[in-house]
Amino acid sequence: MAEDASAAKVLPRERLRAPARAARQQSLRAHNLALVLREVLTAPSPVSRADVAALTGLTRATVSALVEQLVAARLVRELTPVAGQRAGRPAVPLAAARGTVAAIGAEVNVDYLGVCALDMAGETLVEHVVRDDFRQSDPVPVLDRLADLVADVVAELDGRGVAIAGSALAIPGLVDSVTGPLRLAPNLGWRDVDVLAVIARHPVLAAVPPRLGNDAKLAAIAESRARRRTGPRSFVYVSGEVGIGGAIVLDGSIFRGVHGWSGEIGHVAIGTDGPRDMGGQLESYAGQDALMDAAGLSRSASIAELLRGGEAAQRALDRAADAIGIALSAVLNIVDVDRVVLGGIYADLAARLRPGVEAQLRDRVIAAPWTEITVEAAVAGRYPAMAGGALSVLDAIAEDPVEWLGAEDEVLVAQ
Amino acid sequence: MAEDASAAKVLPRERLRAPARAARQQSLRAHNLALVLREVLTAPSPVSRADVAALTGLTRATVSALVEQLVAARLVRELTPVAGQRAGRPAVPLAAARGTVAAIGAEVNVDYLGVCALDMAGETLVEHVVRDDFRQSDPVPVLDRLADLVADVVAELDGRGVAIAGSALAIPGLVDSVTGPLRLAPNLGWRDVDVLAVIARHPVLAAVPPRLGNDAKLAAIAESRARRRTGPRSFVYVSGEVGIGGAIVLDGSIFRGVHGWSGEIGHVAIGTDGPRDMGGQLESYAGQDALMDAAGLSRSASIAELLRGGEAAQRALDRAADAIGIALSAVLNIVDVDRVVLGGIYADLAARLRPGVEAQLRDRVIAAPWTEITVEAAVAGRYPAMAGGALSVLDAIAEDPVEWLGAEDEVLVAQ
DNA sequence: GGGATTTGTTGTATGGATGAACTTATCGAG
DNA sequence: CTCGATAAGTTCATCCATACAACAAATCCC
Repeated sequence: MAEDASAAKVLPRERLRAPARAARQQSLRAHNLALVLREVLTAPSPVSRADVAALTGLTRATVSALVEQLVAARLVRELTPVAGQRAGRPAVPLAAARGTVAAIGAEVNVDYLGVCALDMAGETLVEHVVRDDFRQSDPVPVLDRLADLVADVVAELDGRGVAIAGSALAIPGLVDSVTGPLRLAPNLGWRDVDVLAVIARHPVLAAVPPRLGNDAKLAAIAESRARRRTGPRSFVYVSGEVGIGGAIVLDGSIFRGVHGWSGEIGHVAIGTDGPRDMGGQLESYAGQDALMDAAGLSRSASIAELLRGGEAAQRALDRAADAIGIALSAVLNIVDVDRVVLGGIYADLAARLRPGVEAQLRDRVIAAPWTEITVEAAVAGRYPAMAGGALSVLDAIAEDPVEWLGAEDEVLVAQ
Repeated sequence: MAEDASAAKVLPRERLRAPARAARQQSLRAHNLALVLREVLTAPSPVSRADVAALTGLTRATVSALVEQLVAARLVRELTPVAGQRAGRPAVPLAAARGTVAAIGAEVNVDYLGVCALDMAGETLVEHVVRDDFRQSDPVPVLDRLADLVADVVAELDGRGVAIAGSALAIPGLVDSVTGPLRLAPNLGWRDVDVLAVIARHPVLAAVPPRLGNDAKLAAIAESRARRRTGPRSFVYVSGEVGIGGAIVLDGSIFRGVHGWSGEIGHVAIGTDGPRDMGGQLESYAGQDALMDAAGLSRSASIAELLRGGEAAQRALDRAADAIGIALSAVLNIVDVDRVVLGGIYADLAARLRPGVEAQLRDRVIAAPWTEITVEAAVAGRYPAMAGGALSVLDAIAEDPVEWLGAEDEVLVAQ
């Protein structure tokens, strides 16, 4: 057997769980292991075993035993104990491991293809982006190009001895989270594409089958992580691109809905006056192309050009702000959140759009008098969907580290 | 100490749980106890211990131990074993206990006050309803009348030896599930009323402090239970009354949102053309009063009169169906469910409204081509909000029977 | 240098689930 | 009517993960 300790390892596919699940003793362990791991990962600064014990209510003895497993699994690392300012034995700080286990996030967007890899600490290990125009494209060659990019990243991680926890692929459209295939990505011109089947033709990727995800939802995961320490963890994320996507984040996790098609805010009706087929929806007022058209600019014009545009541009921006506010008022009335995060091109337009959006929300949200509604620009990085995809894989490990431990053990036994 | 074994017993108020909770061995027990109880309660017909073991994956030994506790707590009862058609020792059928433990559901509505009591089996033990007009009423005397009704029900249950698990109060308005007070009930004319404080003045009720709830959400709980066996457990519930309420049910449980103000579908914007303050929202097209006004009928006219009304009535109904469909299309696009249940007056109008609603949904819901969207009339009883309130209390016991066991033990020890 | 203090570890005890053996109660064949 | 087969429910020894308590290690401060 080859001594290839750096071979890519993959989490077993989500096993379908029985309708009712008995809790056995090992469920306890799984729960507490996840608890300790989350505590270490989300702590604002390195924590000791004793800290974790105090935070969770577990005993130090138990925490020690659990931490040992997490360190062995290379999910957590021990830093060198630094003699503190207090009396007593100095604590051993624990933190997320770096460069040991990583997840791959990939993205097909209208303007670019991209792949990145993030480790447990959330650090970007690799990032490749290729710009091109994929409007009305043929899925197969596009996915082939993406697969090549992913293969490069896999090779690089393997070379560095990084275990691959899994991968995710963000697509700007409706992804069926139950049965798998991509249903509709209007701006790519894709419809009913079995993305996984196309990708599986590449041997390297068959070993790392990605979980598909909607780009806005994955971007919202990245945004949620970026805001992890700054206040409330529930918000609506609006992603302005050519299309308008959205996601609802509740207490840090994405609300998916029955099929995984929630948050389609771009298709919320704004006016009943306009033509119904394509007009009348938010996207026809505030989508990137619609906005440029209404401003009398080229569709390839920049946000900066739009902002300093003339009267038509300003009128288009005002109309867009109103439309976004009206659509968001429906969201806020229906799902009861009070924070809005503007992402995509809206992040750069946030200062310009905010007053109009807020006015509509104050006017139309029934709960407005009793809660402060905030509208902010996104703070996650440049490619939030890619990063969010990788983070979603890492989150899955944090949710159920036992599964990952099992997967690693299998590999170790086989060697 | 008095020998009053039938004294009303109340669950301790929801204790605020620590941000991170360690799982100890007794968490295992709590989980499995709840699991077994749910299995017994939701089974379509009585099940044996062996059945439960097979369904849950627990051993028969464990199930026996857990069932013993549930029987002792009077949550589950053993039926007489009936010699089956198979070989082997006949099974002891287990079912929800009847008439032993009950929850009280109360309701203040525009047209009536009501109180009911339901036992673990979901059977109605008592139901009192008083009809009156409470539009623009003074909260204190209304709540006093309600308190008297509740006191009657408590006395009756005590007399029958029924333990009271708790109570819920449904109100047609925004109830703050975090801090407590009623924020706004527009059609009652109530605003920022500390309902619990008013109720606590009545000694009998201070012992059974109700959990407040929005009427549509609680009605949706009753609807969800009524549909427990018929297919998918996720839907949007729309409650048409003078105001229009709504609730989102996901896999059998209510989606509450950040404050508990989700589902306010009545305030979703339909058209941007109309005046913005009160017009333009669903309620101004399809609320009961709006509907009667538009039909040229008296506001106290019946649904039957509306249905057989003339051209104006038919036009009003068509407009209402369109408006409901447009508002629901926003809900379906945002939260991704595919079933709509029409409750309140819409249940009686469902046959008339359905085509218009469905047409709008087919047109406006982006996911429509890939999932069948259904619109149905509600099937829960006449006072779903009251019943749903009681059910929500019973559900809480089913979620965490240990808490109820603890509460009962305290009473038993004290005696 | 010694006491105080805090961290992490090493036992032993405990609660809850498992699994196998056992008892109880029925059906069906001879 | 008796006996074997079959299934339900119970009893008991075992296992496992955590709690609890005692202990060792490493620092601060007087």
